[in-house]
Amino acid sequence: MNYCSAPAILQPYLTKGAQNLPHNRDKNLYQKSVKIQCLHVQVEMTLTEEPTFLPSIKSREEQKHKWDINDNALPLVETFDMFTEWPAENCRYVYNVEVEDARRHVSGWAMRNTNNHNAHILKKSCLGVYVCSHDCTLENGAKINLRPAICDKARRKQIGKPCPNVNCKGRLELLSCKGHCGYPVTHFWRHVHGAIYFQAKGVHDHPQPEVKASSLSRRHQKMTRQQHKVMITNLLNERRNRKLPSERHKKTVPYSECVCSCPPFECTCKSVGYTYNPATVPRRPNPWTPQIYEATPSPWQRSSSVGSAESQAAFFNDSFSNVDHLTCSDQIHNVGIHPQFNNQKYPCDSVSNMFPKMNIIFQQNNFGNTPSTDDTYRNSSPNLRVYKVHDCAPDERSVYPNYFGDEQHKIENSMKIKSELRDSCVDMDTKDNFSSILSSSTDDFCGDDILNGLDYSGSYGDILDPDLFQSLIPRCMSDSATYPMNTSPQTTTPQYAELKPIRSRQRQGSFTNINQPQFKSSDIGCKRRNEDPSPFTLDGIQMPTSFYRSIDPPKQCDGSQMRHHGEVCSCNCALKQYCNCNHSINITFTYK
DNA sequence: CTCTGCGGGCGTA
DNA sequence: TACGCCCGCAGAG
Ligand SMILES: [Zn+2]
Ligand SMILES: [Zn+2]
Repeated sequence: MNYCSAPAILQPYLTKGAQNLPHNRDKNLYQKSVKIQCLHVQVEMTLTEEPTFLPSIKSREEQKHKWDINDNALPLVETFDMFTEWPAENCRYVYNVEVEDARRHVSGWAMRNTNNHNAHILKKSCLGVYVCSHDCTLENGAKINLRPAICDKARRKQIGKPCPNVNCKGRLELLSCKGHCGYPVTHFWRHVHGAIYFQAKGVHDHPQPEVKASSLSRRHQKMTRQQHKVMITNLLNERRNRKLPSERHKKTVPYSECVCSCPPFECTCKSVGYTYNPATVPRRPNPWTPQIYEATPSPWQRSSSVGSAESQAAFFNDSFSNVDHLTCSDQIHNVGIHPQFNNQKYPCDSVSNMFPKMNIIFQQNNFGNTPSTDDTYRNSSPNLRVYKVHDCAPDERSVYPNYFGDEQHKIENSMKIKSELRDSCVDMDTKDNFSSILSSSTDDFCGDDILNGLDYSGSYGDILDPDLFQSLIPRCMSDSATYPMNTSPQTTTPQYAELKPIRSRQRQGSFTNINQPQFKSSDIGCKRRNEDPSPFTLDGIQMPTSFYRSIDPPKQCDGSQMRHHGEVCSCNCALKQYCNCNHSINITFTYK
């Protein structure tokens, strides 16, 4: 292998040599070698069934979020995650309580409250999206993807209303979410020891609904002000911990210590898992603590539920440290990799525009990222397709067999293929990995002209370039106008003249049985919704509505290997794609 | 009127 | 027992 031909970003790893890999045992695990053409670099990769590591890449990712939302004790995190408005995969995040969107349990997806009989864990399930029964296309090429009202009564009013496209005589149909083993994707929020733990289960199998108007208005006002605080705090911790590396260690707070007597999600005390003690917390002046709240309260703003900004800053400084560059990759992951719908502008484009070199890497490598066409899949080596990886928050407690070894999932059904490929996350993991590399050598692609444009770049002279890069991501997100183009951002709830009568109560989704084939649960053998699970779009842009309803459900899985409902099905079945099972293929570099 | 969260209750596996 | 989901209620905006 010609190291010299590798991009600069890979040089630190390629020239490092296999002998210097942190995990020597991986070097002996040669089962299958696959050549992957990445730019002009051929990287020998080894696929194994055993846990392996990418040097300094995967290990860092795996250190994040091994918890489950139901765990009795949730670990303290070193750094908070940037708020993710569109959590698309099974994922876990830990947000700062001062991130308003996190406090409000905001999601781009239309999530409604669901009673899980656990007052300490807020559970929400996805309502799907309203689409046109005629699958019409607006003049601008966009599809109808209206946001379901959260209120049941309001949502009922939406059903059957005429398509908002004046040229269409279709009606609105609720495309229900079945991305979690046939059930709606669920989000869990838990406020524990001064942080907000978020976990998503399932993968949405429908287009993104249009964003709430309130979100739009707030977004431009806020410009991720609060996330900047998280970032800055992390940067400060990074700076501090270069001087005090010995202070860092992870803590675990027992669940019993995390629960206060305050109402769930309305905590007004400061004793939730962490009590600010000025005697033990070295406080330093923090000139960069930004103003958290807007001068003019927006209708969405509520009083801060946990502590003051001051105590939070102290909490950060004491408990969190060491900027995790993976946060950067996470953002890339969230911004530009997940298939988008609705002809939405790819946030990735913004990132690419700002970082052309990164764009090249993302779009020209053959790792399958940003899957675009069926041909991409068909023409790729089968081995390439084996790169099934875990979701963005790997659960190490699960077993991940080789899903794509199943002959039944080959090309006969293009939509299945799409789903497989999309689910395979080949691109995501690989891109994450490369993102990590990128974030470690941002100077290779982040030119001075960009950095100089940052108004605070001069204020953080000792901040690493990756940090600066990370700081750009929220801007990309904010500037990229990810809103759907199909409807006006000023209105979200469609206004219609006539209402459809409220249907009688139905089991398992009152509004989801429109012309959909029914399957007995026993046919599938897994505890899943007896409706047609919809596959994912591959290119993530224009997926006709009918596609979401045309695929037979998997019938190989008995679901017996799923620990929890729809969580991880470890058998070798087609149900994985609906359970979003974690299929881990270990990838190690081979040096020749 | 809608959003949001809470919680009782029921059915299913 | 866990889960999904319906429903009504209440507070807030
Ligand atoms: Zn229409
Ligand atoms: Zn969904």
